[in-house]
Amino acid sequence: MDHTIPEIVIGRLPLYLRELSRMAGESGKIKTSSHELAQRLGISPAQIRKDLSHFGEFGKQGTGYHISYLIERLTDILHLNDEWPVALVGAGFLGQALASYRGFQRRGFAITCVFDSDPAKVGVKAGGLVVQDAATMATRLREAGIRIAILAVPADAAQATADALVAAGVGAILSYAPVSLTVPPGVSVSYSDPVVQLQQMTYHLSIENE
Amino acid sequence: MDHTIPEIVIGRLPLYLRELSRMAGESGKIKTSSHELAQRLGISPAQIRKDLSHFGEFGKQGTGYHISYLIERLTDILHLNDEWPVALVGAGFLGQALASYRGFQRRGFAITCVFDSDPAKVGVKAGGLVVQDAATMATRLREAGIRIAILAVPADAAQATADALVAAGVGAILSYAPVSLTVPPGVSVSYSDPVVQLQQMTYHLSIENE
DNA sequence: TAGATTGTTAATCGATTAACAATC
DNA sequence: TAGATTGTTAATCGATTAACAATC
Repeated sequence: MDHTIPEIVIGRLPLYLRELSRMAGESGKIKTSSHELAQRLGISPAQIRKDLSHFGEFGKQGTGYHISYLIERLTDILHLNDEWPVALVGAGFLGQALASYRGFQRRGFAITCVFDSDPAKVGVKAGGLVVQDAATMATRLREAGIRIAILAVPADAAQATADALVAAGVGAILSYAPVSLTVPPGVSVSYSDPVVQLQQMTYHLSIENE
Repeated sequence: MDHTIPEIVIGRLPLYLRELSRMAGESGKIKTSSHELAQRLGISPAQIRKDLSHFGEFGKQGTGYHISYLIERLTDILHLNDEWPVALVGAGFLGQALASYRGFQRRGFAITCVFDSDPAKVGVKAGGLVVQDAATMATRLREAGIRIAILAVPADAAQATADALVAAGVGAILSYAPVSLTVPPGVSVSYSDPVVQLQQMTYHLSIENE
């Protein structure tokens, strides 16, 4: 029921949760099936059942899954019962956009502090928070017990910032910097680089079709 | 030398390209090896050699790879020789940040038009461009021959916008909307949802350790 | 030459899918 | 009951890695 679940399976659970939450918002919708969920996500029903089977039995033969119950279980599995405080490092255009994003709260996260090393940015507002000096970061993170950080700093500053975050007790980093980071075992890193994603898609765009 | 390369391989090529470009910027650095590149990316050397072998032979036994030559070849393979014009749909906080991002140009892309359906946003500036009415989108995209779009609209508008983009000839969509999109075969979609990434990482954050 | 590193093959490892008994 | 759908097993499929001959 646990024994090192494949990471690729863990990666799909948030997608299941997201789609189930969407279903829960559709009036009169109480139950679903692996088939329906799979169809909406563009994957196979067998994969959904297999993925869930790593964690227990959440459905009923003949009737499928109770949406709100499955949401509860996924929320448990992913440790989303309480809101996670998140530190945002970097208050440039992207940092500002992330600080202003209304979508975190509803899904288990809240940016509670923003840092930048640029004196021109320290003291300005970002999504209702005052940008703090990155030099005070370690202290603040320790005080607040923050375990998750979003990295929105320039590529050249990313590794040093990641090192500082890890040293301050952060165990999960979502990085928007276009560089590969090195972190100690036990620390999770997830990347978002729009150009990498676009470049993968251009492979499929022949120069002259359409 | 071609025969449907696995998508997971295609997805790593932009990472190789990114790291190689980084190496190229390090003074005196001319050559590299699968071992060095792998180390910097945190993957195995064998995987890099295997991935590249799908496309040809780009290295030399005993000496490795010439960095600038490998960059050229990857640039060819990914169709990044010419700059791709990109449409951005949605001029909210995130859209503004993307429109202002300086990192596209250098890596093969340029946002050349921005659309929004909100009359309050039409006419304002986004990264040096004037936001245009989304109602005119299809015409503009056809005129400009745009094949790539970035979706930064609310979840509820995402599918309809994607449909409109595809109808206008777009073949690659990078979506920041937190929903799964349905597109016809031959159209590529790539997703970016920070919450999904954070939720995957919280699985590994036990509630009470550290 | 000796050392290094490629490209490739075969072996291993892991993930997905098909199928079906169980059962609601 | 008949129909539907689960959870699970076994089979298939695909990706990664180890190993090494070739060769710079």
